[in-house]
Amino acid sequence: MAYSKAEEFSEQEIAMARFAKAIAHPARIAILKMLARRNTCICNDLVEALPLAQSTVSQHLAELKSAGLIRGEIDGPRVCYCLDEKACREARVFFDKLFGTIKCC
Amino acid sequence: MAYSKAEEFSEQEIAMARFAKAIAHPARIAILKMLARRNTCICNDLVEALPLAQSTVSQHLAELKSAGLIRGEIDGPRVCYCLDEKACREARVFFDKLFGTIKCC
DNA sequence: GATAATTATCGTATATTTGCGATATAAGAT
DNA sequence: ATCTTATATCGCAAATATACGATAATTATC
Repeated sequence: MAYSKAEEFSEQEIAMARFAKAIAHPARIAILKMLARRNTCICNDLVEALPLAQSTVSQHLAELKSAGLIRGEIDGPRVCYCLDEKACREARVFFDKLFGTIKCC
Repeated sequence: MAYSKAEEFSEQEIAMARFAKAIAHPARIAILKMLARRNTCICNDLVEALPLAQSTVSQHLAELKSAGLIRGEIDGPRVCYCLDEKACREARVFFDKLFGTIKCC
């Protein structure tokens, strides 16, 4: 968030911006969609499904993880990712609240 | 979206990432919240309410506008901003769909 | 017509994001 | 022990984002 003054805003605004930033890229949305579709976790499948290098996908996964939206569990030589139910619900509530009461001039 | 490969993703993913990016900053969330609270539009009030320079607020407003989430109407020497109902509803549907069906492993 | 108020834009500095290849790390298979 | 596979991390280059002050542009007001 380049040179940002995030400290000056409310906790809620900062938390919400963090979630939004995490999903502010088509690749990360594609990842979340794939994880939502299958309840069983995947891993290398994501790399094959996305038009990006392995290292880039790994970076996107790390960002989603650091935002708390997904979790990764080591399973032998691979890693299984899945949505973090609690965080996703929290994000949904945030967005609902923001866009829920719309009144235009 | 720095050096991005956005073209390779679906229209829906790109559109959703655009909305997410627009709200991926505490200041822009604060702006949307203020606009949602009052159905009458505001303008210079935003500058006074935010801990940012006038030019910076103007930039944030331009970003929200280019994402389609708000509209600005010139009213004499000032500009009144308000939420774009249609776009906000669309954004809400996107987020609901993404986080609606959560199944964890 | 000059002045004040409001907003947008320009220029610039700094930080972050995105992407990739190369390399490290870890675990299973031969 | 070596090789293969899967994943993460490092280092780099290029593009964006954030913020500000200075300045333009617009409109009321005097």
